Amino acid sequence: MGRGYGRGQGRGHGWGRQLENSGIRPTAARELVFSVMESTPEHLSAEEVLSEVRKAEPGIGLTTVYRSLELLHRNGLVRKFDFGDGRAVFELNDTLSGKGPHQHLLCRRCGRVQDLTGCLGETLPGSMKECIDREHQFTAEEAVIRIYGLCSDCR
Amino acid sequence: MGRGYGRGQGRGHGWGRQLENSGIRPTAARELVFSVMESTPEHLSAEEVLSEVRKAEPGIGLTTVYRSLELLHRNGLVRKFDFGDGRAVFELNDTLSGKGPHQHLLCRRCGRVQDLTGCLGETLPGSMKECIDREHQFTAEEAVIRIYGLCSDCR
DNA sequence: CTGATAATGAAAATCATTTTCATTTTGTAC
DNA sequence: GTACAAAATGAAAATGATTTTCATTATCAG
Repeated sequence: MGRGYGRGQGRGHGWGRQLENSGIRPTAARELVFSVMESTPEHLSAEEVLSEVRKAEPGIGLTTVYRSLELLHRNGLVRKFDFGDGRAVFELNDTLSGKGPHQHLLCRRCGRVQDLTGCLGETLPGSMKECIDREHQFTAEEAVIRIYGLCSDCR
Repeated sequence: MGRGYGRGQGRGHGWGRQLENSGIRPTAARELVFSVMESTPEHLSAEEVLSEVRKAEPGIGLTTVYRSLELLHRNGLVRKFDFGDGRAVFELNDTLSGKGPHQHLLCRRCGRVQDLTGCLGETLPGSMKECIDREHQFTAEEAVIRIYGLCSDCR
């Protein structure tokens, strides 16, 4: 590995447990990345995660951040989005964050991204799954929705 | 410009008109790109558009295809998507294609992309716009929806 | 037809993400 | 603990889609 950095920020946060339960080998770097995701309410790009992570441990490399985020994503701990600016952003999954299912509202004028809860926020109501199944013989599992328009400041 | 290629494929298709009406200066290259989009039922990547366009006019460059697609997109003639494989794909807008509003179903196993009409296919019903406005003070204009799951062949 | 302006193509530049590979950790067996 | 095989890490190089640069060519008004 890199240089070796201590575990768990002092208090025994139990991140290792969280990762282990997801079938991820809990290394120091992964725990750091996960703890950053856990303590960030919004979405972050890989570069942003890197700079957060480096506040605790300067030795970490961008490659490892990418690999950790990808791993967390594949195991369902973080969501991964593309808001159209050519880079991926990540955020803690809705269950872990306690925010509940949500989608995103993107302002076409100022670029602000806000969470959409309620309305279309619920991911794919059962009635819709049935409709999609009936009309297209497709088993719908997850919906990713982006709604473009004007935010309260820009309209 | 490039080398100069004849107009309109023989019959006077009226592409120039279509582009002009959209405020786009109708050049030969743009008409070719637009005609390819018009005659393609599915979505195409820039490279795919290029190779289609080059069947009629080998001299066209990739840069011009990118610029034309971007222009058509900014003027609402084509939609632009990212299906998560790191490249953009384009398709004629729903009004011009006559397909009516639609979204996409993506199979997580084989990668197939199919159109979703009906159900969530309608882009943002009025009731939803109102809800989003009421709860978030956001003027919703367009929804982009991708639904992941298993297609009929893969489940 | 002529000139001013916009469009084009080729090549170089960007930029986010991935791959390669030598080195360091991890978890486990002793 | 100590030693080891397997997995993880970091730096640097590679990739690949998209953009930019710039000299050349087409377009359109007059």
